[in-house]
Amino acid sequence: MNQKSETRKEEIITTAAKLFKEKGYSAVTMRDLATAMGIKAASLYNHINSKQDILNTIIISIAEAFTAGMETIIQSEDSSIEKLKQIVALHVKITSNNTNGMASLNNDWMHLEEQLDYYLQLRNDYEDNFQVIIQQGIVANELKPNNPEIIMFSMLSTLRSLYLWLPKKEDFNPADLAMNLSEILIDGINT
Amino acid sequence: MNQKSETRKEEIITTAAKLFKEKGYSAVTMRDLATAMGIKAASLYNHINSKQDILNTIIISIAEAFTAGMETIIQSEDSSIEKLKQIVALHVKITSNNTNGMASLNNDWMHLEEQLDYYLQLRNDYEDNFQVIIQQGIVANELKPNNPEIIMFSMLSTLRSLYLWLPKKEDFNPADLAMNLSEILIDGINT
DNA sequence: GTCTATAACACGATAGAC
DNA sequence: GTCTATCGTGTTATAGAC
Repeated sequence: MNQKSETRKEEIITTAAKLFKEKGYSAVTMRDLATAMGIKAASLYNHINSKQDILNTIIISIAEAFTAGMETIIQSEDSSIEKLKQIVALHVKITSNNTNGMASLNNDWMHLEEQLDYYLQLRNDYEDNFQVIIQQGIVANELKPNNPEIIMFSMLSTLRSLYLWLPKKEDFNPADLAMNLSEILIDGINT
Repeated sequence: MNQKSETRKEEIITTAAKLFKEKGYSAVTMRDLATAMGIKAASLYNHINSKQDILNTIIISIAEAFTAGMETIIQSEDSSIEKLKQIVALHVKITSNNTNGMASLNNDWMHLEEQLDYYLQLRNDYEDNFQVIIQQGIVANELKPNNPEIIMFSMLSTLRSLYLWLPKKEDFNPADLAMNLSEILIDGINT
């Protein structure tokens, strides 16, 4: 595959991610995607193998980026609170790099076929690592002895919803947002 | 329509909501729904008008419950923090009453047709009221002067994800969970 | 109230011309 | 690399028997 073909393939995947965000994987047809690309549906198949392959590419690449980021964080010697701040920054970074793809990761993962089990494994490992960090924070008396599951659920819900919210803030600074968000999630909102 | 027919209709809607949660509105076919009900697809149309009508019924009834709950909260004389706690309790209550329907409200609202504008109006009004409560809390010095939008985004993300999390906690007490969640969202998690 | 049969159309994907 | 034409199947929904 030459470079021009690779570029066209990436263009298709980017366009697909945008459409998947708007209507979801199942509601987007290959004809929709072709129209958005300015070509006919049959022409898409010169660049991609199937609709399912597009979804695979979008979701797995992001899931692996999260896995790699988490690996770095757990291997550091920082405090638990510092690690939680790094997780917040990781979500802000990955989401701002691929807002549309994050929508597929969050909402269309169940439509994966061959790669479904692999995705679920990555997600479970990620959540396990997240919870270990919280538990270590409680043991070290950095965090209140709240239910670790509820803490992770609350943080992860906010971080996973970033894809809905970032596009509305066109002129945001990732570092500032990550700091602001960490403050709210960790220190709370009351005076 | 007699009572038996009404009951059957409700049964179809309940079953549909469960399937919509698993695969999304677009990926669930009338044949899937019929199979889950133990009948043939054509028989569904003796009880409901269309697939779209099922989605309308699921989403709009929940959206109106949120609107009614918010009306009560904003009319009270309580402090802003007390109002925020009431919002948390409202989400826990509605979500625990209809976990599957909440999935459609969150993920399939864009597939509404005639009622899309009405839904968006209810959602915008809800978010406006939510933000006013936060702003009043900042003015009254009950809340830190953080960005009200980020505060609402963070709280609402967690509350809107409850439908994913509640079913895993089979033996939960709504009042306890609401209190626990309010604590984390309002007071933060650090010592 | 459920069935069989089917209308009318949309879907993902392929074949082969240019 | 894109096109036209088309295959085989799946889709929502209706008609009419029982």
